Amino acid sequence: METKTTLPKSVKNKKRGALTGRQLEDLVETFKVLSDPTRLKIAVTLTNNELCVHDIADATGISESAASHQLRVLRSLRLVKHRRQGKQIFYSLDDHHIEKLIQVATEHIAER
Amino acid sequence: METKTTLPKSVKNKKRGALTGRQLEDLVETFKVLSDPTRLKIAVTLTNNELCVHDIADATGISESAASHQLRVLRSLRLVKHRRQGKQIFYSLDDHHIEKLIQVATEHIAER
DNA sequence: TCAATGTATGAACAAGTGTTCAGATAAGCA
DNA sequence: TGCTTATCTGAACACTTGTTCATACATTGA
Repeated sequence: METKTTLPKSVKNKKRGALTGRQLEDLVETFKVLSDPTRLKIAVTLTNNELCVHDIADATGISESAASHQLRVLRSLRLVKHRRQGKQIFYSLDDHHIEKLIQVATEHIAER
Repeated sequence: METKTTLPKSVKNKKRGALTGRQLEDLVETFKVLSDPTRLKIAVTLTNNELCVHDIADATGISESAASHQLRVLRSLRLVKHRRQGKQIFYSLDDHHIEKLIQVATEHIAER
């Protein structure tokens, strides 16, 4: 991304769309977290389900290590929450917007 | 993404979530196209606007070449449509779901 | 047809990202 | 305390991706 003028970002971002740089970054991060097949599988799997890492790995067909890595990403962006019960940690969706995003995107691919 | 069993994908994907492999790929692609700052800027800029490449580049602060490259990506996924008028080509959003996705994601980042 | 403008394209590079593998914690139980 | 199970973590690797630069194509008007 290269600038063509000497305008500071704060000015240019207000030209259209009314999105601050911070908002744009956060939006990008939100879409990015769902743009990986492993993470999306996990998100879909956790819709209406509370599962431990082993079950998540089993249900999605990925290794437990890979699942753990991606769950940390999902956790850091507050897409999933976790609850420890003994040795196990149960994960579930932490935001109804996630299901909504998946739903709208599903409608999109169905209609195009 | 590695398998841990000998189950074919078609079986494993039906365990939970009821998403086919094709649907998952399309969903991933949809989120991925919005997970790049340049493309997201363009999408936001084109909300309620029909603009030519030069204006898109100007409004988003990216080079015309970069804009053109990304517009092709957006076009290939049917997120934008184009209309030629003389030497200029005007782009606009081709799917109301895109605005909806941006809206829901914006709500998400505002509440977390 | 030639020049000028608007847009598209290909190659190459830099940067980012997800997986695997090995090993490290953490909790429960004998 | 040890042992086992469940999960996490770091490093390394292969792979993907977006940008830039130079160039090509397309349309219009002289």
